[in-house]
Amino acid sequence: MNKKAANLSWLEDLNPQQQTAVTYGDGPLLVVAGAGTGKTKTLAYRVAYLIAQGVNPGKILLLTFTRRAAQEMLRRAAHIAQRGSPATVRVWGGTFHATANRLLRIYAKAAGLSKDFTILDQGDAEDLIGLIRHEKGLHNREKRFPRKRTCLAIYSRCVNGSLRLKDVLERYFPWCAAWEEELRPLFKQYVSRKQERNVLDYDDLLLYWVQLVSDEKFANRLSKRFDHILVDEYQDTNKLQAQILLGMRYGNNNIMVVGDDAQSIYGFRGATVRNILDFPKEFPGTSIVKLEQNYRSIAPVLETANLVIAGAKERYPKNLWSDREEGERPKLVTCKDETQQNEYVIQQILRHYEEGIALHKQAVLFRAGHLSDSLELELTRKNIPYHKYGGLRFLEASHVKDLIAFLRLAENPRDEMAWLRVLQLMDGIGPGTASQAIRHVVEHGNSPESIGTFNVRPSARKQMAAFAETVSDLVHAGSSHPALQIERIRRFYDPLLHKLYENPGARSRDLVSLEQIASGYRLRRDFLVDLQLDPPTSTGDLAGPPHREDDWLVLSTIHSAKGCEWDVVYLIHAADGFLPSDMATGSEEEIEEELRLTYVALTRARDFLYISWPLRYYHRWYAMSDSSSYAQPCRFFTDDVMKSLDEVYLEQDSEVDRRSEATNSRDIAERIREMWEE
DNA sequence: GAGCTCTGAATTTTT
DNA sequence: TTCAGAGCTC
Repeated sequence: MNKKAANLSWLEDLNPQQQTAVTYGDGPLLVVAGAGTGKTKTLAYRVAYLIAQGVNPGKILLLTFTRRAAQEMLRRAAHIAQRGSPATVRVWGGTFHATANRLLRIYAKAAGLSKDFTILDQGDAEDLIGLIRHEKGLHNREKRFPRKRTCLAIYSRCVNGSLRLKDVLERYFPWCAAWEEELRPLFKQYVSRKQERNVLDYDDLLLYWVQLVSDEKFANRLSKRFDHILVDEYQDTNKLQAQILLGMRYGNNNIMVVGDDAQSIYGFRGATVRNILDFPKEFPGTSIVKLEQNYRSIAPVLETANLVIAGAKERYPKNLWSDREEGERPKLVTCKDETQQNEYVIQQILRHYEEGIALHKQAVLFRAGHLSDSLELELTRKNIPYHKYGGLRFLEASHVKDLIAFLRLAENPRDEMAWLRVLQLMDGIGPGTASQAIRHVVEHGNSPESIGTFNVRPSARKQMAAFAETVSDLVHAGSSHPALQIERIRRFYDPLLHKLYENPGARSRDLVSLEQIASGYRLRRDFLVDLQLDPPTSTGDLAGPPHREDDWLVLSTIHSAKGCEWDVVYLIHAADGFLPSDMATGSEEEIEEELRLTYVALTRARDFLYISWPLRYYHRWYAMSDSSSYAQPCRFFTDDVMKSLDEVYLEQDSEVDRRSEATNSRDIAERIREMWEE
């Protein structure tokens, strides 16, 4: 490669290590990048550099953890070298799953799939496995058979970890080990059922991809399709994904993976730190570059984070440092209870806001989605706008799933789960009749319109006719705008919605949002795929057309905060049992992962870090009215860590604080709007 | 076979 | 509290 210095002056923006990574020649490269060391920047520059060197952008594959991350990097890459901007559009960027989807539709035939396959999300996959579990009579044994969720989790572990059922049971689900003989045929049938029905679950997307590249001829062909492969967040990939990469690099070993073993937090999904630790072995001739200068956090924050991660066992030794010496030490705030924690956090948010830090530069982080419930109530009450990332998903709401199911059966008439769901919405149709109806459709060559000739009991006839008409319209509208199709579905579905659910108003509004999202798509298939593989990630994605005056506070699970940074970070509920979560302290490995999770949370902060925990928890459910218990501090804050923190004890709440806070927060939304008035 | 009522159990992170 | 599933009635 010849370096045309004149065109590459932007390389000077990088430190020497980053430069080495960006301008690296051919062959495998592992970049071990600590938190905040400019990982995104490095990847973006690498893309720009490759394009500047004449690499065909359409032959670059950038695999990231979310679509958002890919878009962000490509946007930056486009900015770096102006002439690169139109070209980056052609770069293949996205998640493993989304890329699998694209490739599998192109090579459907070779993969033994039909191009119009639909995708089962986790809920559908669980339901399908539950259905088969039921059909096999596994549900009424004297000893309880694992629930459908557990069944799918076991299955998924086997697939993602490339592990044998026996080992998975012994290692991760010992209480289900007695059921091995029943589970195996259950899984076998689950697999053939999906194939019959032309549907893929999340794991299948990876599995079929692996199968594709395990064929020498195909591995060769796919290797040629991409000149360079770049992988972000490599510490959170699983065995299957590592196998995919090996296959994709069959005849070309230009691959760059970037990751931080200290930030591996997706073990529950089969991700393994081994991928990053073993990368040099898997790809002989690997060079390793370490990025150790943290540009994000002030030194005191980094010190605390370093002390926390020092408790981890196996890792690439790294020495993160920052030259941002100034700044406050992180605070560990002990609150009386959750209410006081909310008050404290809101008070600080408003104070920083008054001092000029916009709301969207501040984030509240927590371990589990529901841990922000009471804070959300307070924020709403005080008119402080926020967007929440992670936690309960829009798509998991039953009315949204209902509506999507209509689109899915129109797209893929063999999609059994979609039919089952939609048919049972109608009065007088339960699991039995629904199954018969599906059989009827199968017998008529899977023609969706044949549902019109299915005979139902008199009481259900009228609705069934209206349903058949809807399906027929959808089939004929195949290539029309998906938003129009949703409108058609809603004509049939809205009355049902009002009958079926408690709060039809709010649910109906969700469907309007869905229609709005759909209006950004031309093809039904693309809309469906994006919805399932890159779903809206925050409550803000659904708020309809964006308002330019919006500034909002960020609430996020720690998992969803990965890769992000904020000026001020509040880590709430840092009490043992919540962080680490009680659900994840069964094994040494799990606890290690919780430790890394804590590390991820702390390293999101640029300038200010507040860690808080309530002393007293009132048990909101299952217990008597005034039952409460005392919390223990998070076990990862050892004595050493404590020395790096400023401790604050809030014994009792003061009226004064409350009042001043009330004034502060008065219509903050209004003031934010005013900022845009001329 | 649909759909209601009662009981008992669980409760994280996400593609 | 909420949800899934079992069992009962129409």
